Amino acid sequence: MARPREFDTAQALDAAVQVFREHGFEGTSAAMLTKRMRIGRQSLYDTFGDKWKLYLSAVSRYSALETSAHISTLNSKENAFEGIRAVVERVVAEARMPCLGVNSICEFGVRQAELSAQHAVAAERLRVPFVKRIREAQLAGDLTSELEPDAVVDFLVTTFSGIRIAARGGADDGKLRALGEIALRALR
Amino acid sequence: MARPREFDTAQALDAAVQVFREHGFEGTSAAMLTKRMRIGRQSLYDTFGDKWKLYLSAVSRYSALETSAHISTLNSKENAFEGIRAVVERVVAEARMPCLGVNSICEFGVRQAELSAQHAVAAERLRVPFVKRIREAQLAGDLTSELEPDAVVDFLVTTFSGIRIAARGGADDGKLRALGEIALRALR
DNA sequence: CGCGTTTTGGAACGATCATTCAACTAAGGA
DNA sequence: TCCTTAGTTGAATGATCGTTCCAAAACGCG
Repeated sequence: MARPREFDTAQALDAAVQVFREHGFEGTSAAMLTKRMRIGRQSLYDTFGDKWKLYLSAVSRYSALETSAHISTLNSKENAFEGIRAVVERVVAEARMPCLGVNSICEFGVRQAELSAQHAVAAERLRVPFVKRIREAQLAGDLTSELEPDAVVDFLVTTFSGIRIAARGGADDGKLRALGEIALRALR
Repeated sequence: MARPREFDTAQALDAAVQVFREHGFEGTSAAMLTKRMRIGRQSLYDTFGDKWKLYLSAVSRYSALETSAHISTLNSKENAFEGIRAVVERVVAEARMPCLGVNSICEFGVRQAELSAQHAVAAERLRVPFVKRIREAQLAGDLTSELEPDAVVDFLVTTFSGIRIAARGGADDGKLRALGEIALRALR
């Protein structure tokens, strides 16, 4: 064999995620990427193809990690409603950092099919366990049974986007927390 | 005197608003602007300064129009709660078109002071009449009195952002309408 | 008509962009 | 030591970017 990789691909990708989160696709240059990823220009192209492919990889990785984090938070509590509340609180706590999912939707809408497909995958992966816990909470009487679980998921996800936008716009933590509270209130 | 303006400044600015709504600041080129605004390259720079100044003007105009539309919809009904519902329905109906406010916050966060200042102005202008009608609806018993009117406004605005993101991500009208419904439900 | 002004568009500027080529260095295994 | 692969780096590509200069054309008014 020959010389081994000196950088960790996953680690470099994580760094790329950070840059794209903060500056979006158009607002990010190759120079910004190589600097933060701590790899050479050529290594970037060799390893990730081009800027767009790297962006797709970054969104994919971000979505996967974020979805996993949501799900494990959701299931971290015995009580279903408390699990749901924990997810809301997590979103509030992390809202200071821009969300790559929200950003990419804002930037490209549904113009890029590959991007939309990734969002759809992540949304679906999140929906299943969420619906399960919502049913659970409804049976326990902690959530109203007047609403379809699917509609509740949609509403929660929408609220998350809203909270993230509010945070990006400079809202303070108290306000974000209050927003989460009112959202939960809607589902009682 | 001499040769008069051949284009309407306000009209040209409206066209710029459309382009920026769809493609954001970074994603918009001067060529795209002059084409849609139907003015010469030089006229753009003579009239609006440069691309960034034009963007600020566009955001300003958009915010002013959007805020006015919100307020007049809010006051278009005798009943306060119906006025609030009308605003929600308006947001749902127009959500297919990207919101320049949401987009600019997504793209720049709070990095550009002039931009943040404009958002703050629009938010404040919207808040006053909203709080008034929320109080009204609370007194009429159509809205819960458990929540501070200010918190209710924040929640509604946040929901609007969320709905707009959902729409930009491809959600269908039925889903958007349902989101609005649940949001109103939270305030009862 | 011609003066003053506006609008337009071609040409060009320098900057930056993403991307590639090529030469060079570095490291492990044979 | 040599080969192979990985990595870095400088130079260069061609494109596009925002922006300015300039000259020609268009128009209203005296």
